[in-house]
Amino acid sequence: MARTQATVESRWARGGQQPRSHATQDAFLDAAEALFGKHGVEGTSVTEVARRAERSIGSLYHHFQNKEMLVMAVVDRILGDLDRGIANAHDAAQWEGLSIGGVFRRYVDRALALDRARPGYKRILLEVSLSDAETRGRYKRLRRRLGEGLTQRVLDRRDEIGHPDPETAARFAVDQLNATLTARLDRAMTPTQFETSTDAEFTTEVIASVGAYLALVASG
Amino acid sequence: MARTQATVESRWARGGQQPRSHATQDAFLDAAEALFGKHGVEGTSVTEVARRAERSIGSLYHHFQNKEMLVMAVVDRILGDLDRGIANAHDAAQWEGLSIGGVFRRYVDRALALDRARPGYKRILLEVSLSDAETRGRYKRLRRRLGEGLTQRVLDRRDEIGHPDPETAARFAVDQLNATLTARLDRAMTPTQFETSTDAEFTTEVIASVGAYLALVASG
DNA sequence: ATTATCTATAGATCTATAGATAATGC
DNA sequence: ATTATCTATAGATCTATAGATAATGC
Repeated sequence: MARTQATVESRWARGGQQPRSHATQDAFLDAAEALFGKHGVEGTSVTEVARRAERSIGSLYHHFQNKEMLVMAVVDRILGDLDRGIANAHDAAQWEGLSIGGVFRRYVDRALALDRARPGYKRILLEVSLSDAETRGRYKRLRRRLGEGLTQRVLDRRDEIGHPDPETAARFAVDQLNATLTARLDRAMTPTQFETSTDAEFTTEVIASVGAYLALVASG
Repeated sequence: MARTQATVESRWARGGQQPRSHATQDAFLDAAEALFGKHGVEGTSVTEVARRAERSIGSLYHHFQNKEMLVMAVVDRILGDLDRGIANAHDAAQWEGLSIGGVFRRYVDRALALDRARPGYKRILLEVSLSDAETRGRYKRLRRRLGEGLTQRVLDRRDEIGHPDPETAARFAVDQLNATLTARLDRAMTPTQFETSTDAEFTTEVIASVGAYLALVASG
């Protein structure tokens, strides 16, 4: 998922007439996203954002009415990109030929890759969600869609599931997988049984674990 | 779990000679905890803390060297209380006569009650954990001990589990329960299948759900 | 005499703006 | 002529301290 070009004339950013506006707004958004992700939104001053973007503070305020608009523009770009990523993943063709294990593996790989490519995006969304109901709602719907999509792809392969109620088993497996991923990505916090060092090890373990749960159901 | 009296002469707070120091330090800690939990640590000024504590800013700085010491004193009090709560829960006698379902119910009830009694404590621990490794470590160990304790109590009743590998089943059930609880308590965020309104409804549903998973294993 | 509290404020940010200067496009 | 950028700074915080005043305990 690549960062999008700033939508000039958006709800948050001033509409720019000259092409260099694009570059400048992107520079501000990139700088802001990096700093917000590392030190939090409240922990980052607009002066620091301008310095990192190698632009002046005056220029920042030319493009964004105030700090809040800058924050919302950053959030909007992240959510938009996630949105497109999920819509893209919904295309069933992408998952063809994969077993349930393969589906999980690709899902986990992508989640980890996203986290590496965009460090701190979760922190930003969580912090802003605390005070902004709209962001909270959008982020929530997005996560729900993600979970439902994965469940659907598992159920597309329900013959691999031995359980009398494959719907329930699939939902549990997906919930469990997401919870474990969240725990891993929330880094700092939740202690789980999956605190191994490398991503590769983690992926192997979590797939094996969820796989065992499903196999366990299949052979139960 | 009641709030502890401030440990006068602690690592964070100045040692008080007069009894009124106790009351004042507690007033500051109570005010700080309430405000930090509601608006975040960075989102709360020491002036606001003093105002809420109905004390002067000068008095605050008489007791705490700087804002960071106040923050750490708040964190320390929360972690200490949680620590005692968990140590207390480890006493097996408290859980005697309960089935696995009963154990889960009491566990969930307590977790929900704690969250109501001390709103915002998680937010404080999470925010401070982001920048302070010691807090992060202490909070993590605490959560691990909590999970292991619950797993142990489930395994004390392993004859209720039909699964060939009760250890695995118990760990999965506990992880699942904790993940669901976290989702519920993190409020804002994670969408799950358990987004019902009242605590009573939630408790019933989550117990039924984990119960079904275990029964499912037992009857599988 | 010592400890605790208060008022007032210094000094360091941080957000936001004013106004001058530079670049762009008709 | 319009748009974008920069420098400089006003004005609003916010943390922390100085120094005066009040309460406490030997």
